[in-house]
Amino acid sequence: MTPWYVLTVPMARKTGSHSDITGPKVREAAMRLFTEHGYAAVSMRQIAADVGVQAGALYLYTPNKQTLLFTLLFEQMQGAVEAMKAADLKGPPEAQLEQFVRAHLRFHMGGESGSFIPYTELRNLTPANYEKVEVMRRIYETALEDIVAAGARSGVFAVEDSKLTTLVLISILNGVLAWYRPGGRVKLDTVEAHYVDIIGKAVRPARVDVPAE
Amino acid sequence: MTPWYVLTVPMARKTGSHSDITGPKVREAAMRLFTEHGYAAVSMRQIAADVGVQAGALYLYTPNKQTLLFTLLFEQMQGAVEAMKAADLKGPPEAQLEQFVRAHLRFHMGGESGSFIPYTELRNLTPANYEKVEVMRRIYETALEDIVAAGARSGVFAVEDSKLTTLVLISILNGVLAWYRPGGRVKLDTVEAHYVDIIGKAVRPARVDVPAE
DNA sequence: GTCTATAAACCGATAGAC
DNA sequence: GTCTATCGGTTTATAGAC
Repeated sequence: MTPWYVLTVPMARKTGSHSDITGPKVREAAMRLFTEHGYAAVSMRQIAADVGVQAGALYLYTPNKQTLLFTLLFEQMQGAVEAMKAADLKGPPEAQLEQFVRAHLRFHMGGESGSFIPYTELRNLTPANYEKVEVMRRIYETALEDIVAAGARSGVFAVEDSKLTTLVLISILNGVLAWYRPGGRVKLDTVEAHYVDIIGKAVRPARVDVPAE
Repeated sequence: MTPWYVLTVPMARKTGSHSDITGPKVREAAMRLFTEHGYAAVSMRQIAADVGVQAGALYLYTPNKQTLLFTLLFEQMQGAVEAMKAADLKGPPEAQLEQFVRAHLRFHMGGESGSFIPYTELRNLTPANYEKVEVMRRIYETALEDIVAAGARSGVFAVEDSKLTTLVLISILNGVLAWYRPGGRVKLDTVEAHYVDIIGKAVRPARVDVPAE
């Protein structure tokens, strides 16, 4: 402890003091690196190097690596739910489905950099953290399932098992990650149109060669 | 070197000597663990524990961890190409596409345990190994692209960009991994029928309300 | 707020006994 | 063919200087 008679004056900070800017940078770097290489393959040192600080400094912004992943995944899922609610789906099931597809793709692929951690990273969460994210995921997918079920009831969709179809549709939508890269040769609008078309046709009844009635 | 006068007799092997059985077990364990947790998250010690040997013993069956992943991915891709060729696709594009979908799903999901390492693990290969697997992948996907292109030419498929559509179809097919578990409540036959239906409708022209001609 | 240094655990891979 | 023991390197996370 410094004795009272030793005058202490505010020192010029030797190294940068950038709490407000470093925090977001840590999250952006982690999101990008986790997405690209996977949680297990990325070290805290790599994240730190990407941000431009030493590894120890990261622990001012997250208590540990696991919490960093959890926070990113939870807020991503939360954001998807909010985007879906903000889309304010209305109209017949066919229209609602199209709005859902567009909202999903725009939220998940809209960022300029890889701004979407794939669902497969959920396996790296502790059981307790997984459960919390799962709650949000259930809310999100139930919204889609409701649309599918409504369309199945009214007959505009040819769907036997709404739950199964919903899982398939989600997997199709997330499959975009396997080939689409923001800023690549294919524009987001094209992707959107493509998936609205494909998913629309997938749930609607097959073309009938002999017109009924 | 042992001198000629020292008699050597075949010794009773103290510990198990199971080269013929341990080899496959190592590959099965690695395949299952890589699929479930991802390459980077699985240690050689975990694989060894799953097989029932000590970590050092694994190196009798693979020179290193990277080669283990490479071998599994390369042979998987090779198997897919062979299964596709064995399917002997024939008939009009619509029929060929259905055969391709069925062959793909049966090959990749047919095993009783998780017998399909997802394509995302390709990112864990060294560049040299990646290139070798990529050669096989290109052969496989080109076969699908040929079918799509033929259907587009003849007009039975409503496809603008055959290359793009092929990527989307592959991602849809591989998306099965995201929700389907062999031995679960959904039977493989159901999955097959579902995807034949969805993919067929996705590439065919949309339903026309006013019959042409 | 960031750095350096370090603790404790774990990693891939090898050597040598049996 | 397998085990035990171990090397050298890396990991997450913390302590303390500045």
